[in-house]
Order: sequence, then structure tokens, then C-alpha cells
Amino acid sequence: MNTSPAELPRSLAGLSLRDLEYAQAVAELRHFGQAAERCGVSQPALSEQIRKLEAILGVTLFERARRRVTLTPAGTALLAQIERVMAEARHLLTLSHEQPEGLAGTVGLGAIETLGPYYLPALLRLLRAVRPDVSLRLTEGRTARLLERLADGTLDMVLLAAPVPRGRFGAAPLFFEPFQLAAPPGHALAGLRRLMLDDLPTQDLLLLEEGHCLRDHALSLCDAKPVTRHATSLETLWQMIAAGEGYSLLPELAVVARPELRDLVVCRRLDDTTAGRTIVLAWRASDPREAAFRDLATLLAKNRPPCTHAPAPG
Amino acid sequence: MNTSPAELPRSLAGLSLRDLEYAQAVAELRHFGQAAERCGVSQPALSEQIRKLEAILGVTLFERARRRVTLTPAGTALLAQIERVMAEARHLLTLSHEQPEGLAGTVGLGAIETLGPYYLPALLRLLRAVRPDVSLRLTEGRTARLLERLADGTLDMVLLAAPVPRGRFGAAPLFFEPFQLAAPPGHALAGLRRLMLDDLPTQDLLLLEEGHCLRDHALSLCDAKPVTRHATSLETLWQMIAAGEGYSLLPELAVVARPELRDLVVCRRLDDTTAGRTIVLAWRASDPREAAFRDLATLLAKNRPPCTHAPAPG
DNA sequence: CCCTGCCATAATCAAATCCTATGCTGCGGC
DNA sequence: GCCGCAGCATAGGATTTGATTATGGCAGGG
Repeated sequence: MNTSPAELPRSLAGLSLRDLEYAQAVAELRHFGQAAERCGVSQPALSEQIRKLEAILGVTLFERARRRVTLTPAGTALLAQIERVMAEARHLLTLSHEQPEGLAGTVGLGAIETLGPYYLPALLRLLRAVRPDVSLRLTEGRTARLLERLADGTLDMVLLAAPVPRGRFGAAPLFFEPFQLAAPPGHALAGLRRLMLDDLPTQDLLLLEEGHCLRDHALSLCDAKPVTRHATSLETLWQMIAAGEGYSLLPELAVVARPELRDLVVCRRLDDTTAGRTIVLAWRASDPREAAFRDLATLLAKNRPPCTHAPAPG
Repeated sequence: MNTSPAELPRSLAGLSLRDLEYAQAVAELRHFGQAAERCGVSQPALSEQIRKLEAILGVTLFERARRRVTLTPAGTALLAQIERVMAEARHLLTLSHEQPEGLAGTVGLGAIETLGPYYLPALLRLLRAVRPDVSLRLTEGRTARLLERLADGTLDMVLLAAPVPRGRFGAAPLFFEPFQLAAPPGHALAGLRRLMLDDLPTQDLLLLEEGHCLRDHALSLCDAKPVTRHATSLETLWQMIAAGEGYSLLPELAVVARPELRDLVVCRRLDDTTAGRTIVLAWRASDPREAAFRDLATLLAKNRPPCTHAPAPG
């Protein structure tokens, strides 16, 4: 048996907007038949719904004389309120149609620390040009924390290095950012004609601390044993390299952003085209704005930074 | 085939207050299952209605993550409007329960001219004592016009002499008002021990003009040929009688209201108890306030003027 | 790695709603 | 004064809506 729907004192007791619409039509036209026609239903259907509405309200709204339908005093009072309900309901529909399809208002964007300072300025410039109505709330952090913030709704989009865990998140590639070798001036590698990953020394690899995806990427590419001291940021890493403590692989956007350091650190692109990382835009898989995110990703991919490549397919 | 309800652009497009209630519950509890429980439906039913609502609005209101339900930006905006719709709808129910059951506000009351001036003061006094919140809009007129005004809604109640045409109108008797013979001083009838209808002369019967029910009543009782001149009001009739132009039958309330005329006109109650008229309260048969009208009629009957009788049954 | 929580989906079923046809009752015309 | 018309109510049957239970799938915690 069901949970006896008839007895539960539902807060709205079966009140229906359609019935209110019927009542409005009758009140305006003072004619059940014409009201039914306007509402696109048969006259008996409308009569029955009006009757049901009156039963719900406990008030007779209309006085049915043979030739004339009139509003009762109570009906006059209630129809005024019905008008308000309908106006609010219609406004709801209006508002819903005015809702922007894609991004709007303030959107939370996060970026990994090894990318944000070098890429976000260009991204902001582009977004301001194409969508000046959208404002961003920016956050930097490491991959794990960014994904947490993304999952809990604090952020809506994050810029990461691929791969992004599947399932809870959606992602689209933006560009492939090559890594450059960064070494102290006069380093032996600076003179090689071709510079391959295999050429990298197995010692003196300087890395960021745990949690930076750049650390993992470099480590997996170099097949080297990192030094035990680690840098807490790219800026620190620059200085450690300049101090001659070792070499590292740096993302190209970070390199080109600091031309003034060329005297202190020698940077050189590797000839291995695979040495680098794919930057992706990620979002919650459950976020209904997926289409907008993909559009934004496409836009960003088309306007990728000059030194980067198109991302590898897949 | 029906009139394809799916294609007609109904102004509210199937929007339902119940769905809005479901959406409110989900927005508040952030949990489909708990929201379903609060709404007294199963979780799939609620999910489906939310889905339907989102389709109608063209907006995804909620972001369904496995562990967390959150409002989308558009959902946040629309839920505020949904709150307004629901508030107005709830207010409608509140108002409907506050509607007075019976008479309230201003009620249009009509009375025939041969009764109103003599009875309405007492009626107003009584109504003010028992229902001070009800105010009356008073009209006097002849029976035909009063019934027109009653039918078209200008009036809500009328005081008439029975009978009232059945069908469109409802009516309840208030009291039986005897007629008194009104004759010039020294008239032969003044000396009779018993005064019966048969004793009335067949000549010199003075009457009101056409349209007054009192004229018809007197004429049907007297079996006399009225004089060709007629009075336009009871006051005129008094004066014609005082001038010795003839006699008439006057309703007792009009007689007792004018004690100062006793020197000019001799008034005497007939011994025929049937000589008189039954005053009734009438209303539109279609007026849903019938119970209130009957209650008022009962009240008036219990407080009938001292000189009148209880109405004849039937 | 299984177990639990939670929303979505599927299949079925009850009920609300609508339609057509018909009844009833004043009103106006011939 | 009888009759047809207008107009809301009623009846019965069909369709759509919305509800139920059962099940699936996926993420998170022990």
C-alpha cells in the first residue's frame, strides 16, 4: 500500500499553477467556455479543475449563474493573490530564459604554481577581451589541493598538467609545453649539437619539493637520482641552478618569462619533442557547464602561447 | 488525437508548484534522498520531477556529484525566485483560510419602498449589534427593479413581499406584516366591532402606482375598483387619505412609524389574519453565501418587529 | 578490495486529467 | 406559450502524469 497521499497534509495541498491559470481566465472572461478555449482545454476539464481549486482553497471563487459568471467577494480577494503567484511564476520562467548558457558571473579558476604566474596573465587578457562579463577568482596550488578545491566546489576550473584523473573530472588539452634544460653557465651540456634526454647526467638533478607535478614529470623523464635538497618554488629553483648546485628541467613558459636570468642560467630546449607536459583545463564532471568549459578550452588552445605546441592527440 | 498538449506554448509550460517544492527541499537539504523523504515521495519520483523542472526551465539547477549535491550558479539565482513563487502560493492558501465563511465586507441590500423606511432602521441596528464588521449598501426600489439588481449582482440581498420567483432566487420568510385599514376620520368603517375584508367598500380604494407590490396585494384582497388617480409613494397616499379622497390598506410598519398622523387618518387592524404580506429575504440562488443569508433571515425572524407575526409556514 | 551511500535508470502501476457525449435550466424568439 | 439556444454540470472512457519497487553504477572509507 502507498503512503496514503490523500491524507498527508502536504504544505501546498495539491495546489497547481495550471488551476490558478484557469481561474484567472475565468475571472477575466467571466465565461467558462471561453476560458477553456483560451486555456486550450475542454470546458468540462476546466470546470472540474476550478471545482478542485475551490475545494483546495475552501472558498467558492465564482458564482455560476446561467447567463453570467461573477466573482464572489472572497474570489475577488483571492484572485488578486492568484495574480501575484502567477506573476512570480511567470517571472521565474523569464529569469530561467535569461540565464546565460555558459560561463557567467564569477568563476573560480585554479592553476598549478609552475604554470600560473607565467600563463595566467595571457589567459586573463584573452578572457577579458572575449568575455568581459566573466570575472575570475584565481587560486594557485599544487595538483592535489586544486583537485580537492575543484571537487568541493570552491573552484570551477583548474589548469593542470595532464593527466587528470578520470571519472570525477572532465578535461580538455590546451597546449603542449616543452621542458627546457636549465643549467649553470658553462655547463657541459650547453655545447652539444643535439640534446636528448639520454644526455642528461644522472647526478645533480634539482627538483621542487613533493607535490609539484613538475617534480614528478622531470623525475620520470630524466632517469636520474635527484639531490636531497629540494626547492619550494620555481624561483628558488632558478637560484639553486644559478648557484651551480645542479641542473633541472623547467617549463618553457617559466623560462621565456625570465629573460633577465639568461646570464645566470643557461636554458636550452631539448630535441626530444616528448620532453614536456600537456597543459589541460579541468572541471568537475558533474558541472553542467561542460560545453562552456570545452569552448573555453578550444579558445585557449587556439590562442596558446607562441613557444608551445598543439597538444598531442589523445 | 488530442490537441497535442506538448506543442502548445502554454504560458506556464507545465510548471508545477509541487516541482518547485521538491527543488526547494533539495536546495535546502542538498540531498535527493532526504528531500524525497521530507516531501513524502520516493527518491526516484523526486529525481524525475527535478529533471522535468530543469527541462522546463532550460537550466540545470543542481550539480549532482556522488557525495555532494550543490546548486549551480543559475540554480542559486532561480531558487531565490522559486522561493518567491512558493511564498506567494503559501500566502494564497493562508488568505483562503482567512476568508470569512459568511457575510463580510460590504453587502448590497435592497428593500421595497413600502418597507424600507420603516424596517431598515431596526435591521441596521440589529446588524450593527451582531455583525459590526459587515457594512450595507442600501437601495430602495420596486420589486421588479430590485430583482434585476439582485440578478446582475448589484445587490446581494433584497427585502420583498412574498412570493419570490423560484429558480434564480432563494428566499426565507422573516415575518408576516398585517395590513391596516387607513381611512379619513369619521369614516363609517371606524365604528364596526369586527372589521373583515368583506366589509371594505368597493369604491374609493386608493392605491400606489403600478409596480408597487403593495398595490397588487391590496387590490387582490379588496375586490374593489381603485380610483384612477394613484399615489407615487406611501407619503402621498397618507395625504390623499387624510384629504378624504378614499381609503387604503397600509402595511402595519408604515402605520406604527407615523403616530403623529392619527389625528388625520384613522388606522385600524383588520380582523382577517390573512390580510397582510409576508416579508422575505431573497438572494441569488447561485450565491454561495446561502447559508449566511439563511442565518441572517433566522436572526431577523427572531427579532421581528413587535407588531408583526411569525410568518405562515410554507 | 570489498562494502556502503547515493543518485540514475527500468519496468510497472495507480491516479490525475482530459475528452466526447449528454443532461439540465433559463432566456429569448416566433 | 412553446421551442431552440446558450452555458455550466455530469458521466464514462481514454491518455498522460507521476508514483512505486527493484536494480545499476560509481565514488569513498575501512
